[in-house]
Amino acid sequence: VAPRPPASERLDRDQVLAGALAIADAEGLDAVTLRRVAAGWNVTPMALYWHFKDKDALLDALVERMLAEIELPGDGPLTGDGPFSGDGPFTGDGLRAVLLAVLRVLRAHPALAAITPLRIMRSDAGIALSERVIGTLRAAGNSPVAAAQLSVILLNAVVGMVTNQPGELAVADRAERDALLGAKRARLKSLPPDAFPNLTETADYFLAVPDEEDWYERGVDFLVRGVVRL
Amino acid sequence: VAPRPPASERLDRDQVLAGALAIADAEGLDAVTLRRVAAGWNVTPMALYWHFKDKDALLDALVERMLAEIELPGDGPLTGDGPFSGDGPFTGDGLRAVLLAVLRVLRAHPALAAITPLRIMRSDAGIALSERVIGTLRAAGNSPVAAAQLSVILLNAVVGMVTNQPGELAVADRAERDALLGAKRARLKSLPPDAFPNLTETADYFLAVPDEEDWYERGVDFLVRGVVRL
DNA sequence: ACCTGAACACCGTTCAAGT
DNA sequence: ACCTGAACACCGTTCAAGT
Repeated sequence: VAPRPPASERLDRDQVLAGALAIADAEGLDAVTLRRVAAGWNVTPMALYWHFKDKDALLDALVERMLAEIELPGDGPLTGDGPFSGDGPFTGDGLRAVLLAVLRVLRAHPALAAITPLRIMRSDAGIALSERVIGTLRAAGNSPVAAAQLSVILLNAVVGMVTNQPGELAVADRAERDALLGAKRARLKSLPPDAFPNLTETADYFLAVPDEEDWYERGVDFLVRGVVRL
Repeated sequence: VAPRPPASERLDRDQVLAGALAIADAEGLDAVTLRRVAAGWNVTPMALYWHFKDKDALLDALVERMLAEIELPGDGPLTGDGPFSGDGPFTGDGLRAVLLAVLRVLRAHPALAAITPLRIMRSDAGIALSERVIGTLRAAGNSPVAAAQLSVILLNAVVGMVTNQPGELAVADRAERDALLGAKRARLKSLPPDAFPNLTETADYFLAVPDEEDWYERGVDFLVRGVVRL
């Protein structure tokens, strides 16, 4: 997937990240090893240590790169519950738009989504995102403590919608994904309906999502509903 | 931490799990290696392969053991929104009680919490828990699809409350936990207040939680609030 | 049935050395 | 400044062999 230029050229930090991102998207996070990333540029693994302190720093940069793709709404003209609109009734439209913008890029990089929550505050893009979410929550009438906590919960929740989306299994590659799904299906299908009436009724929804857009719409609706005060 | 009996005795599957759980609780999930677990019983790493298919199966069993500790309320006398109380108004008290019961054991094993969401359906205890949560959500008037999805979101959210609890960093051990927290503090404290008014106002809440009980109460309140229909 | 020994194919990381 | 070579200390896992 990654291009292999001659080793004569110098290593470019951004290109390295782009290559690592491609590997993560295509084969999952486990495939992102220093040796593998280095091989994409015909370079030894130790070459990476000049550009990144260690593997953790590379993953931080990877998440930063992803979060930077987010196009926060209202950075242009202010609409809905903007960051500075303390006045007016809180409808949740502003928050909804922000969460949907985050989901757009998380869904494009499900493997990276899994390692984002702990890394949000380690990047400029993540900090800008948090500032925005907290602002929206403050505008909704939440105290500083409450707004801070809710921002953590909300961002964790949208990440979870991606990483826990039934049938997705963003962590593994195709082969073991099918194996894991098969085992899950076998287990759920073997449950006695009298002991597990609710789970047998909904078993299919844990194996695959009937409509992806419904999945994300309903999830965001739930989250926004919890924030809106009446 | 784990006792070291003479190698003369046979390996007991439950004891192995108890030892692994102790390691995870004390030093984090990274410390749980097959070599380390085996060393606790003066046995070679390969001995574990007779008791567990592979490391993933051991982790599954570990999560199962933890989830089995959950004491679901109303398994005795039915109170609140029990699993079979389709009648009566939904107050959310039943759901709240279940989530708090889950949080009680997750908080005791924060390192394991991180790997639970994907493994819930691989254990009897996790399946029983899901059945219960789905039932409560169905009783609240949700459709089968909605109930299934909300159960995933809710369980993921309570896990996130533990793993993302500011100042906790359940993943790492003490030494690097302090290092990571220090870096986070330095970054947040250096933010210009005019560009990040909301984040600078709440920076302290991202470094440590003022009151742990408040943290979990508020989180559960938020989740239950999203479920309750008016 | 239950465990060991030896080996394999990987990891991330350090450190001196090259250019 | 930027990268290599060689080595270290780990991983999970396989497989034949022991008792």
